Amino acid sequence: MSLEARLAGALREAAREAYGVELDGVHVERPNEAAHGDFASNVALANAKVFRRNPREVAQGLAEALKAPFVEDVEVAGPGFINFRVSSEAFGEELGGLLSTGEGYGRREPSGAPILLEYVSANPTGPMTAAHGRHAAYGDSLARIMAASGRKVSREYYFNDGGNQIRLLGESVAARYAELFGRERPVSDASALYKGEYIRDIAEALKERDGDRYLDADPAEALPAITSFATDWCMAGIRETLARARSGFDRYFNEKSLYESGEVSEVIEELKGRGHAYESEGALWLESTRFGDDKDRVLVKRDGSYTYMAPDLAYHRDKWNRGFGTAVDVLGADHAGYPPRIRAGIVALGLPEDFLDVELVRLVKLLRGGEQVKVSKRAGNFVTFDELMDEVGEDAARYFYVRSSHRTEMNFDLAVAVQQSDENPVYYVQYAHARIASIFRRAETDPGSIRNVPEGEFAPRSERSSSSSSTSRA
RNA sequence: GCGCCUGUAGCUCAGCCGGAUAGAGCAGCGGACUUCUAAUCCGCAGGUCGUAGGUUCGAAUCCUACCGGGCGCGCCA
Repeated sequence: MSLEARLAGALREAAREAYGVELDGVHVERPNEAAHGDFASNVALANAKVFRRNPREVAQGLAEALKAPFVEDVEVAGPGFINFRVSSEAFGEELGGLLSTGEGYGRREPSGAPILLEYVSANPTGPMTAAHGRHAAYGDSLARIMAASGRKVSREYYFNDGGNQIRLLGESVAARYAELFGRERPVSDASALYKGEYIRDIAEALKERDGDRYLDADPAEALPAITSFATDWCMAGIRETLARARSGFDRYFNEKSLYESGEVSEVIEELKGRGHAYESEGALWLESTRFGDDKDRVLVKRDGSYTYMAPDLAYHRDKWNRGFGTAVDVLGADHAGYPPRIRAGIVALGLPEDFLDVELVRLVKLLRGGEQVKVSKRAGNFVTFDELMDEVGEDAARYFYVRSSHRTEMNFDLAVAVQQSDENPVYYVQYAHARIASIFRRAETDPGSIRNVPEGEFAPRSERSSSSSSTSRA
C-alpha cells in the first residue's frame, strides 16, 4: 500500500477514535512547498462541517490521535492542514517494494464488474483520419489505466458496413472502377460521392483482383460485391493503422450481427411491451422525452427501415446482457446530441441509468509551424492518421494526443512534434531515456538487477534540503 | 434561439467534488559548468485565473448574468 493510502487510513482511524466520525474521502497529497512536509492532508478543513468544530482544532485532535509508526513528525499548519514527515526507513521500504515489484508497482488486482470500453468505432468508409487518431490514443490509454487500477476492461470497436454511407462508398468505388476502363458509370448524385484518393486505390485493387468482371455485370449483383470489397479494404486498413498505433481491440463488433441474432427486433418489441414506443405518422417512436431527452426519437422509419437508434440500443442491451457493469462510449464531439437519447433508451429498457458513461473527444486542429492545416473531408483532402504518424512518428503522435484533456480542443503542431529541440516534449522524454540508458551502460549494470536500496542513499525530501552537504547523491 | 463544452503566464497546457504565496514545459532574462550524448544545470522575471455580480471565514474552483471560441439541435450516424 502506498504511503498516501497508509496515511489516509491512519487519519480515518484517528477520526473514528477521537471524534467518532466516519470519513470516506480522505485526501493526502504531496505539498508544493517542501517546508510543508513530505505529505499533507486537508481533511480537517474539508470536513469541518462534519466535525462541527473549527478546522485547526480538528487537525490538532487528529494529529494527537494519529497512530502511524512510520510518521516521524506531525504538525498542524495554516488554517488547518496536517503536515507529515515520514521516516527514511519508511521511504526505503517503499523504494525497496518498488524495485522488487518492478513494472507491477502500483497496479491493483482486478476486481468489480468488468467495463466495456468502446472507442474509435469509425465506419469503414475510408482510412482513419487524424481525428480518429486522438480517439485511438485516448481510448487505448484509458483502457490501460483502468486495467492498471484494477478493473477488467474489454475494448470493442463497433462498426456498421451496411448503411447509407457504405452505399455511397460502393457507388464511389464503382464509378472509379468504371473509369479505370475508360467507361462512365451513371450515378444519381455525383456530388455526394467520396472523392478521396483512396477511392482510386480501392478501385485499382479491385481491378487487380477481379479484372473487368463487374464492368458489364448486372448492377444489382455487381454493386454489393464492389461494396463488400471496399468495406473489407477499408477495415483492413483501419486495423493495420490501429496496430501501428498500438491500440488493440478485443473485439470488432459488426452491427449486422445484431440484426442476424434478432436482437434489434427484440429490443423494439421490448420497448413496445414496456409501453415506451408508439406509432405516429407511419413511424415508430421512442418516448425518450419521458427519460430526459429533448424530443422523442424515431426507431423505425416510415419506410420500415431502422434508424441507428434501434441497433445502438440493441448493442447496449447486448453489452449489459454480457455482464458488463459499465459501458463507456468514447465518441466524437460531433455526437454531442447522442448521450441523452441513448441514455433515455437504456432507461426505457429498464437498465440502470449509470450503466452508460459517454466521453466526448474534441476535435484536433492540425497546425504546421503555427499555420493551420486546411482539411476538407468533402473534397477528399484530409490528413490520415497514417500520414500523421509518418510525419511525426507513432510515439510523438500518441504523446501529443494524450497530452491535453480529451475534452478540450487541441492544437497539434506537426512542425513542433518532429523538432529535435527543447520545444518538443517528446524529444525530452526520449532524450532522458537515452541518457539513463547510457549511464547504466557505462556502469555496466542492468537497472532491473537492483533489488535493494543501500541505507542512507535515499531520503525523504524534508531531509534532503537540510542535509544536502553531508552526502552526495548522484 | 435552446442545450452541452470551453476561456488560467508571450506559447502549449495542468489545477476545477472550495482551502496554505495559482503550477509545469517551452519561449525571455541572468549565471554556472568544458562533460557520463550541452539537445546540460541553477536562478530571475512573467498571471485583473474572459468580465461583472453572488454564496462562503475562504472562490481559478460553486451559483447567476454577460462577452469570446467550439459542437449539437435529421425518419444521417
